Amino acid sequence: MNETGDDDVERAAVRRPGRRLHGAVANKLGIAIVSGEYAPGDVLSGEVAFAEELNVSRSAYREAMQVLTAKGLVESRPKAGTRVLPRSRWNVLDPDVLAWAFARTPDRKFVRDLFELRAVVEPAAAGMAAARRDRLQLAEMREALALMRRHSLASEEGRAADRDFHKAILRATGNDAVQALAAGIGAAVNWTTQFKQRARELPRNPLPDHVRVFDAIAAQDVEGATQAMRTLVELALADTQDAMDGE
Amino acid sequence: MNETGDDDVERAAVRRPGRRLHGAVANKLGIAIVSGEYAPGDVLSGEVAFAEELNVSRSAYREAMQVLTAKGLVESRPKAGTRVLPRSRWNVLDPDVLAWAFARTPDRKFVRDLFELRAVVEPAAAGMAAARRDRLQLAEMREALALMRRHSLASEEGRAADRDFHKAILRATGNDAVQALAAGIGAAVNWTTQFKQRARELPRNPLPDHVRVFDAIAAQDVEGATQAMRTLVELALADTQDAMDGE
DNA sequence: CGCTTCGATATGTCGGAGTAATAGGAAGGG
DNA sequence: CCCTTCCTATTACTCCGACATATCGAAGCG
Repeated sequence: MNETGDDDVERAAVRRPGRRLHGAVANKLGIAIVSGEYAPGDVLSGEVAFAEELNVSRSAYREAMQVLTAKGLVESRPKAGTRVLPRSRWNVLDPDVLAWAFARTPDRKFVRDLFELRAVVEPAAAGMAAARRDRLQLAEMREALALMRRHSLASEEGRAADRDFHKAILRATGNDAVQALAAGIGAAVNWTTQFKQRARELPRNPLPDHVRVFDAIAAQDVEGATQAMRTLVELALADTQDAMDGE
Repeated sequence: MNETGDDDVERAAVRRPGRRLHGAVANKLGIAIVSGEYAPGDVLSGEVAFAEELNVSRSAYREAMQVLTAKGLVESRPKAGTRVLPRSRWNVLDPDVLAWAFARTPDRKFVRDLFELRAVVEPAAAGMAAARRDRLQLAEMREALALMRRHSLASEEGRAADRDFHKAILRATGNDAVQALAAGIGAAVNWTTQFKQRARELPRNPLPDHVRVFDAIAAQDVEGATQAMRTLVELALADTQDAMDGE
């Protein structure tokens, strides 16, 4: 099989220890598709050819394609080959698809879209959380807030704490459908600070906004939590908008 | 391989002409998992055993599992086997998962959750649509409305028109993230009329509500569209709530 | 000129062999 | 008695080569 020793090198680049091979292929192709390397309507090379090109067996390649098909990125038919579907068919809220979208520099239009969704969902979610949260969920939010205070938003720990805070609020809604948006909102939250960080050094401390949301949820103040979250998201949107336009 | 002729019968039940075999297996197992036949934490039989039980090859079985894995329903690891993940890991907004959830009588809590999300998203979406819709999208809404008027909501055509109306509004937002919620909202919309139909015969004609939403969007009245959609969803929620409680 | 038939081609399905990773227990040390 | 380390058996993962099936395009017929 091995014509040269280079095969092993190429293979090591694709496969990381612990990761499944088909998963690695799915990641690679998923990122390539989402980032526009293959345009919607494009037909991929045949199974045998493409699998050979990637130095994987046809089985591994096919399993990777099933993953992409399951997420609405591609569609395969006998004789016709495998073609990339239009964006409207993609499950853009799927956690993996989101990860692929943000693996390289994401599309600005899509970041805006995600923010708009966030602006719609999160205030309402904060209101639900204020009404239904239990002690444990409140403690999770407090813990995340403490971590945000300790680490800067410049560090990965700080951003993780920020995401955890928002995720804890979504959990506290007790609504499975809303919680399914956690990945999408988390991506938006993360990218906000990423953008702001890039533009200037902490243009405004976002912590007070978070504290106001937390206090309202702790006090079971539905309207207050909704309002506090609304202003938080609006300010974040404004900052991100500036940072994106400024670049 | 065939011990008895019954194998072919069982196989015909699983595989329908035109459908891929692994897709059929994914559907079957997906429905079984989502409807609670396998509880979270349960370990599925081994590859060889389960594939044999379903009368499919390991390849087809494995490709089906990749689909379920991609949608967050299961997780496979060597030695540990394949186990069903907790509900919180499921991509409940994935179109296929939603279809599986509604294939049998869906969980009432989940229907409520979906409605709550709908109540949050759709009014805002109607507002965006009012601001951004173009002539073509408006025509789609008008067409769907006409079909709703012609066919009763008791017929499948009528319900399809209802779904199309709401889908057209989501499309008119021009927001990809919002449009990704179309499957979830469509399922909620469909199940509403389904429930209402079951309870009594058309307790209230929902058409005027839809017309008010359409008129506001046509007039580019953002606030009016938001309000009209809010009342539409609230009334639908009340009706569905009654129907679910009454059963 | 339009419809039907037929063949080439790529995906879909199959079964088996061999590899790699890990859970879970056994053995050893604290 | 509990904790840590190692080992092994089990299981999923990967690869291979063959065959089945569906689809598109072209040739042939009406």
